[in-house]
Amino acid sequence: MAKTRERSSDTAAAILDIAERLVQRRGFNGFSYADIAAEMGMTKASLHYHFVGKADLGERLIARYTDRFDTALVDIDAGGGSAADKLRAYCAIYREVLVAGRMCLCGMLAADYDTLPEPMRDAVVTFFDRNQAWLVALLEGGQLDRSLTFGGTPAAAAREIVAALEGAILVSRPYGSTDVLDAVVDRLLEEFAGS
Amino acid sequence: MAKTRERSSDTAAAILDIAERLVQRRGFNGFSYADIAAEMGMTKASLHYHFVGKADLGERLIARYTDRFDTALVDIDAGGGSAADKLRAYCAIYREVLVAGRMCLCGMLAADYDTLPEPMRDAVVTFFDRNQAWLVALLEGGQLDRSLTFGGTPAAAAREIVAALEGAILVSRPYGSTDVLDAVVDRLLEEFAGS
DNA sequence: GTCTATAGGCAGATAGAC
DNA sequence: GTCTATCTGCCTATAGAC
Repeated sequence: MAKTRERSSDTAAAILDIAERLVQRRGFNGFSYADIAAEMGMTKASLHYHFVGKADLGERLIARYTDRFDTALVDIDAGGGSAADKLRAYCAIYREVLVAGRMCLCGMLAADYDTLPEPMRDAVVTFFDRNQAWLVALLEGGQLDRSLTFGGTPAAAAREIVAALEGAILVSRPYGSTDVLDAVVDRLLEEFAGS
Repeated sequence: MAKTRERSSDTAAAILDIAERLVQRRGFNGFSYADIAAEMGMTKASLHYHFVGKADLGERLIARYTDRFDTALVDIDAGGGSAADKLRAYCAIYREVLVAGRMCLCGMLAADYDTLPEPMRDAVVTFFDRNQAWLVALLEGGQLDRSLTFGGTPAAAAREIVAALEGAILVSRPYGSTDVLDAVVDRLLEEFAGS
């Protein structure tokens, strides 16, 4: 398909897809190279050709996830609509993650934080920083177009939104339903968008 | 000290204390019998005298944690004050957990949920059910004494509170500060208690 | 109750053939 | 790129002496 040499092979991408799902469902300490190898139909040894070690795999996992999330946020911005509409779209991303039976990758890694190698820890923090930065800009925009109202600083409100959504997914999964997340999203939208 | 035969030895309690801290910091798949044995100054084999296996240890861990939590909630009720005061006291419990550098035990186990043996899963759900039941009663009391106001059902509001607090702890830990939790608690109290 | 000794398995990782 | 073979270490768990 590509006539130039591939940058990061399809195989590596397929491995990341599997690892991503495993981490989001089982945590970073809840899966092994053997699990990935079995799903890929290759040996554990072959995985080391694509990723030096589990820590390396973890880093690249977070980097890709953060990039994709950033892209999704850019898409929301490009989609137009009010700041309130964009907040709704933001919440919908979390709902999709839950419906897929997963935690947010970095929400899960936040739980595993104490056991992660340093580079992965830094990457997790970067994810949340970017998330919050986007939300702060959104909230400031919402004050301008009068579609969002809230007390306190945009930064504090952004933290609240992330914490509420991450917590909603966390608590929802044992119940196997979206009830908790849906209730939390309704309340967030009511609080910020008045709807 | 006890003239009758002890029911669950001091040793077992000490093991549970260590295991509890390890699970709250590292997750159920992030520690081993070897970690506990090292801290206890005994061998791994000796641990099996007190707890048949790791799954058994996990069950009794959750059972004790749930009992203690229930006791704390009963103490809050016994302390008197308005429903708003009790909500403040409830939030303070989560803050203490975070200050200790820990996740809520069952919040952490909710992340590990997919990897847990069935009895542990059931116990985690029971914890959240009891938590929510207490909050529902609190919220209904708050409507009566007019110290708490909220839209929607008490059940939905209770879910929101638990999700917000669990998520706040989850997101706070990578930052090593209580800023996120404090912001979330302020907003919760503002929303429900109007202060 | 706690120990030593050990089983049996799985973890992440490496060397080197193809 | 993927394999076979292997390493070392850690995991949970058990048997049986003290």
